[in-house]
Amino acid sequence: MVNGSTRIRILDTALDLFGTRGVGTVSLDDIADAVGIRKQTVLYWFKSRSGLIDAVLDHAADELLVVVEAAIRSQGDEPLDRVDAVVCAVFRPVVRRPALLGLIREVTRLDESHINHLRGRLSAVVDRCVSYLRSEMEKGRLRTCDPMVLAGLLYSTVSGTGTEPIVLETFGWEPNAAGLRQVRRELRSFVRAALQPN
Amino acid sequence: MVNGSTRIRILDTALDLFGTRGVGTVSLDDIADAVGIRKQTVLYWFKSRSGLIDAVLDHAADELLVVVEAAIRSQGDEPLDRVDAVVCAVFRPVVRRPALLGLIREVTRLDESHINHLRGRLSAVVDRCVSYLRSEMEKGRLRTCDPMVLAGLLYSTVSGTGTEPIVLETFGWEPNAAGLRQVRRELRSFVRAALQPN
DNA sequence: AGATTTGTCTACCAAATGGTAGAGACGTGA
DNA sequence: TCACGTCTCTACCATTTGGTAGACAAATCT
Repeated sequence: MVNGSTRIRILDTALDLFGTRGVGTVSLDDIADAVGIRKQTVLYWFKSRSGLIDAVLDHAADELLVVVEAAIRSQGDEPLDRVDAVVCAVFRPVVRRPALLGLIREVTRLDESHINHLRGRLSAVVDRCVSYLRSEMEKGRLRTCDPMVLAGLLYSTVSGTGTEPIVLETFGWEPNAAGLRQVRRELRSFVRAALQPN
Repeated sequence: MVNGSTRIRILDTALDLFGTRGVGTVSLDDIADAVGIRKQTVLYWFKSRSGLIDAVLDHAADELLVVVEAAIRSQGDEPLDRVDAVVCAVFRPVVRRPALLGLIREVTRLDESHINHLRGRLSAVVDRCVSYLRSEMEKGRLRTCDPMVLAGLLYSTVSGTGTEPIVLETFGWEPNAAGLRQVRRELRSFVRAALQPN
């Protein structure tokens, strides 16, 4: 592969389309049109639609992992601050690249093979998060509960908030920069309150 | 409409398929096959795919509204208990009819016309929830924050938890009856902690 | 009984889908 | 110069899609 730029443009475009419109409703033609090439060029770089999906999931996982890893390693001993940093980190793509979390959330709609593919890429961070939560609970610095389920709840809250602006609009919210900042602020104090040791 | 049973069987089946696999990836043939009829019979009862989608959204909204309205009217003056009742109510379909919340969540993937259709059906309850949260905050019986965004956060947490068992599995959770009870328990105390007045 | 309405079907159709085969343009190394 | 690998394209193809037209049977009405 000498010229990788086409490949990457396809990945980026597919990520955006898959993430915003749903994997199942985006055709190879849609992607090719958006990139400005023919469908056959897409099939040259990725041997099938299914292969493209896996590649896009990898692409998304890469992008997400970088952000999260950095936040996990952020300084500060207090667990509430640390969780806060991760929440902010995961929330950032909501503004900069809304499709990213949207794609991760698509996982429920994919078939087993793609699910496992993505799981393999994310399981390490996930395990790390869960055991971190557990250890802080044991030290009494977080509200005690099941750390596994808590991690899931946190994920649902953050990703749901980020991927469903349309729902927020139904609640009367205004979709602009100020609105997003407000949501992030509320999200952070919501999570903080939910984690406060009792 | 003399014979309504076919119509209703189509609606029920379509709700399940749309909710679990995503609206965009389910064809009229899929639905017809699942019901045990031909696609043309589906098109006899619903004049187009788009019409069927709206009807299914109505069907889902009906089912959800009944549950939520009942919970809202539940006795008990303490707002934390009241919110708790609604959370439980919304969580019930997660067990009994997983597709229901899955379909509501699909709203982000639909086009404007269907979104507005569903919004029209749900806006009344939504408004009621928001103003209830606001009034209880003013009385100092809930943590003070933006009630609109809070309602959105609660929705995201509950619906995300309910619709993404696959994600929970990634976190190490076991998908069985005991697991679901545990998730509900954690979800309730999570929400309770997040709402506690400070 | 005869006419009409109701409900499901078979037979199509045009468009879109994922995918194959292979032509041709382009640069690179021998 | 010539062979070769790289990259994008045109030309197809079989299947599936949402949708139309109308046949046919059963129930209902007059």
